[in-house]
Amino acid sequence: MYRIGELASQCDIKADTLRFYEKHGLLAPSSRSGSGYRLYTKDDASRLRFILRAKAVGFTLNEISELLSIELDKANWACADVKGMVDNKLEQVTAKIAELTQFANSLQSLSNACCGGPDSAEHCSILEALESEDKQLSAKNETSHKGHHHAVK
Amino acid sequence: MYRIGELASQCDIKADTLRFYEKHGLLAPSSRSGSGYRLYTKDDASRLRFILRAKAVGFTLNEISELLSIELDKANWACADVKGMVDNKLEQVTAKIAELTQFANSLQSLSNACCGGPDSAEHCSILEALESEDKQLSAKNETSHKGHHHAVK
DNA sequence: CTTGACCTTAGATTAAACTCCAAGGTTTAT
DNA sequence: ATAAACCTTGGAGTTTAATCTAAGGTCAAG
Repeated sequence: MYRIGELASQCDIKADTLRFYEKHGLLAPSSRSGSGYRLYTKDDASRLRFILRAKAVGFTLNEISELLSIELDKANWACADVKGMVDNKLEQVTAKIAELTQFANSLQSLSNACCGGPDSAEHCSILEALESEDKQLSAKNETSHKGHHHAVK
Repeated sequence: MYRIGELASQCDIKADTLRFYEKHGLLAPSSRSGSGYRLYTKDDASRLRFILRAKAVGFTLNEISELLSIELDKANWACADVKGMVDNKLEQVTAKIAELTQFANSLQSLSNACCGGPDSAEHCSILEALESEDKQLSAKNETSHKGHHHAVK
């Protein structure tokens, strides 16, 4: 059993943040001490680490509680529903990985374009590296237009 | 040359957002029309797409302008500095990809743990899937503790 | 038996990133 | 030449995710 401050410092967040997460239904301590102190179990800590990982990776707290509600509520869901929601999130994550990889490529060509020596960077064609990377992308996107299409009036 | 609304709808954002980015030094139009309308070039659009990709991937606008300032200012930097900053960002991106991959693994084991049938999800051991994934992680983190260590007083 | 580090609550404040509004100027199409 | 659909500015309002404040209760050590 951890008290709020212990769990917080363990996970490098503030106690306030844990109270905030509790208020917003993301993580409640499994129990309270006689005097009302929050007591968190190892499972609670586990759940918190899941939340923090999800957050680090760009999910909003709302998206995270959606994900977690699946688990809280699982008796009231059909297996197929649960699998559907999870697979849906998984798709988002996969898309995010693809975007990140693309981004890493941009940065890599930026780095490669730069000699790394002591001279002025004026002649490092960084912008060109970015642009060429971007051109590859838009060329790809012209043929297969992903995402929700918006009206162009 | 695009006007603000054109560029905005092209990139699925609001004109307001472009004005906001301009105010915060991320992207200014290359020119203005006689009557003061913002006029964006293809390079501006390129830069915008870079910003949006960076944002999608979890960088803050501050981090993004740091990255972009490298390019704006390149005559005043040594090649080595530029390469250093870019490689630093590249490390962050790589770390983010690792986290995302871990997260995708969590979700995948969640999905695998679920039969996907029409019955109640009560017996899908989703929490257990998350926990076991998390235990693997914390086991790994105990030996090699990455990140800034905080005082535990 | 008090000091200091913890904890409780409710509510105010902050920061980032938009998002909207009002009042007016510009373009284009009919 | 006038309506619709753009654009301009400055400034106010919103949302998300904390973070801080005030006023007080708890607990282990000396």
